[in-house]
Amino acid sequence: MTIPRPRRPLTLRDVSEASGVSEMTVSRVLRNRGDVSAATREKVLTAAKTLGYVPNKIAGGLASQRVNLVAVVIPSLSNLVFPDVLGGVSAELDDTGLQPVIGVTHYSPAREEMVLYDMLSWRPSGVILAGVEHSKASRAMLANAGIPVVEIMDTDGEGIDTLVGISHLRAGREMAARILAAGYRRIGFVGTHMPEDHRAKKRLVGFEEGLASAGVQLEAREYYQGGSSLLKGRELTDRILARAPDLDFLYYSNDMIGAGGLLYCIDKGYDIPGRIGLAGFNGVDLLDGLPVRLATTDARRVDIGRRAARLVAGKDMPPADRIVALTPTFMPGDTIRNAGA
Amino acid sequence: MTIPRPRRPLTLRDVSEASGVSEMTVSRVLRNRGDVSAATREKVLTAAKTLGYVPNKIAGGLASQRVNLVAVVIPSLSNLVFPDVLGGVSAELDDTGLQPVIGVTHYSPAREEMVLYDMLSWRPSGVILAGVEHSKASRAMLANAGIPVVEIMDTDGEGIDTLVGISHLRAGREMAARILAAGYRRIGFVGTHMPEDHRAKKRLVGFEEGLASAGVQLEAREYYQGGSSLLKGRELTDRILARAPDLDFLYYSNDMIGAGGLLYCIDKGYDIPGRIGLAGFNGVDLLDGLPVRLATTDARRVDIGRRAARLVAGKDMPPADRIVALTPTFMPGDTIRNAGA
DNA sequence: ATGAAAGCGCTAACAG
DNA sequence: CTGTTAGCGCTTTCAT
Repeated sequence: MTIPRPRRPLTLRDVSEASGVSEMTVSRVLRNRGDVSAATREKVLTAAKTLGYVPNKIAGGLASQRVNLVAVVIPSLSNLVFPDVLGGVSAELDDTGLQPVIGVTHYSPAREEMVLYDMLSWRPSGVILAGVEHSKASRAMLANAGIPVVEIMDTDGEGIDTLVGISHLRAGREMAARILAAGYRRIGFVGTHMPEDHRAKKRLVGFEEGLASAGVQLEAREYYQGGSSLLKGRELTDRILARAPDLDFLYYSNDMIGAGGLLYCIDKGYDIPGRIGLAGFNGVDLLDGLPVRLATTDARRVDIGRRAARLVAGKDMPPADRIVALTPTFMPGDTIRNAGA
Repeated sequence: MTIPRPRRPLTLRDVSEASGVSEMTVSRVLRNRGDVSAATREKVLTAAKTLGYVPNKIAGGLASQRVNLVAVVIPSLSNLVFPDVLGGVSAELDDTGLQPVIGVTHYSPAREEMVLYDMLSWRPSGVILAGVEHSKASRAMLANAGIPVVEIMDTDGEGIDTLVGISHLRAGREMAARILAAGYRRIGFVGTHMPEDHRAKKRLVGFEEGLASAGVQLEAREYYQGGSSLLKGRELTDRILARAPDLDFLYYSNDMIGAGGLLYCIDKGYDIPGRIGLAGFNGVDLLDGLPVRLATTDARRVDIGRRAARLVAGKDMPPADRIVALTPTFMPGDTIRNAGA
């Protein structure tokens, strides 16, 4: 015995007819809104399930002027960093009825603008997006959207609405201090070529400030383009050490290339952290399994995701200054001399 | 001179009034549909931009009964594997006007059901979802949705509509053949505890079949729960070798734990691939930077994403048998004896 | 506790 | 090339 099923998507009306209850009441049951007698509730639920009815949120959203979507706009998914942020976001959104929708910009402001336009056209309940640098058009769109906008990862800059993140200037500065305290003086930097990686740039600026305050200057830099990988970390390390063999420290703009550099130095038989010290940035899981623990800074990714989500969901109120500044945490590892001390 | 802006979201009507053009024509301009004179087009575009109008896709979708969304449902984002698949999907969707929307199930059928229900309620143009094992309710929803459904990653099983993937049975079988051909006989397996990781289970089944056909049996297995990491790879390797010290080969259910195992064996000073051989699965980038190249099988992740997207977008027609079976490709690496030969 | 009517903002379909 | 008229499938609001 099969239920005759039209090839047209089912509507509330179909459930209404199948159950002998008005569309309105069916709607109430399906949304758990208002009082409905147990009996009719039962009838409706059965009918809906038997038919295989799936509500139409397009129509619902239009009628109610509310959409349970949160736009989450990030530069990349292959970065290891952003899946962690998303984890924090989902975890915190899970019990709110809100659903994250992910957009990826590939670090391009033009793409960011397109992605935002597209997402805002779905009238989401809030926006979480990475970074504080956005095109004028993007800023205008967001400011006019009339919904909570949380910019994440970075607190160095002007926010549109609320900021949740860490100061990358500070992270760079503090790493410089640690390295200097450990006695390193001939220091190199390996990082992305930075037209659009603003946070990496800020770390470098902070890092150089930190060095400068002790009268130290970077001896060498090595930049790369495209995604990060262990292999690139190796190649870049090979290159920078070929150019400047007497470096005694390498600061990497992220853990992935840092790990590659670490493996390279181990292969070469360098004494770490004696002959050369190393540090990365982010605090990713990957570092746990390497032969030597790379020093790094925990960028508080999951917390950032959580706090941002809480703000968008209305679980937290934004602070008066509209900035939630988390503390980037130094993780000593074994690649900086007496860093534990 | 500022434009007075209402605190209410702008509508087509606002643009219509500002430009002195009918709503309908405004709509045409904004969607590049139908013929509109250059002059009016210009007027409309200017008005829309000045006001900062963002179309309402909720209303548009309801009116047109078409939504440019493709639901992409995957088990996890932190798996390294799925971002690659998504890359293939986006790349191929980019010029179609279709937009992927990502849902994550955490390997739970119940969550998958919820995610699907939620996504289908947005009436997407198509669905791409990982795996062929789904709850009865999920299958019913998908079958009734009246849209293309592409199940990806795996071709061993019954599809709802179209399948794009590789045979994990075959991947396991072929790896067994390679290992046996290289002369290994005392073989162990390290993998996820598999209530829901069906593909890993199929690889294991295929692997054991392959071994059995040469009269060889697995000597030891070591299972783990939760996400994969280098550290877990190390721990599991330590454990399995403690239990079965005379193993001469370890087959890992993925590259991440395989890489952890590899680093462990290097640390211990084992002769690889002489004393012990190793192999993983997936063919992730990460392997490129390790001290020794881990043998693995390329799971064709990006291709799978691309082909699935092409089907959903209507760029490709589904084959008569509704199965697009890609070839899992053995990548020799340096962790199997004379594997290159 | 349930129902009827109106309309959310847009686009299909048809005029002109 | 441009405008008019009806809805799309729900939920809001107001009755009962």
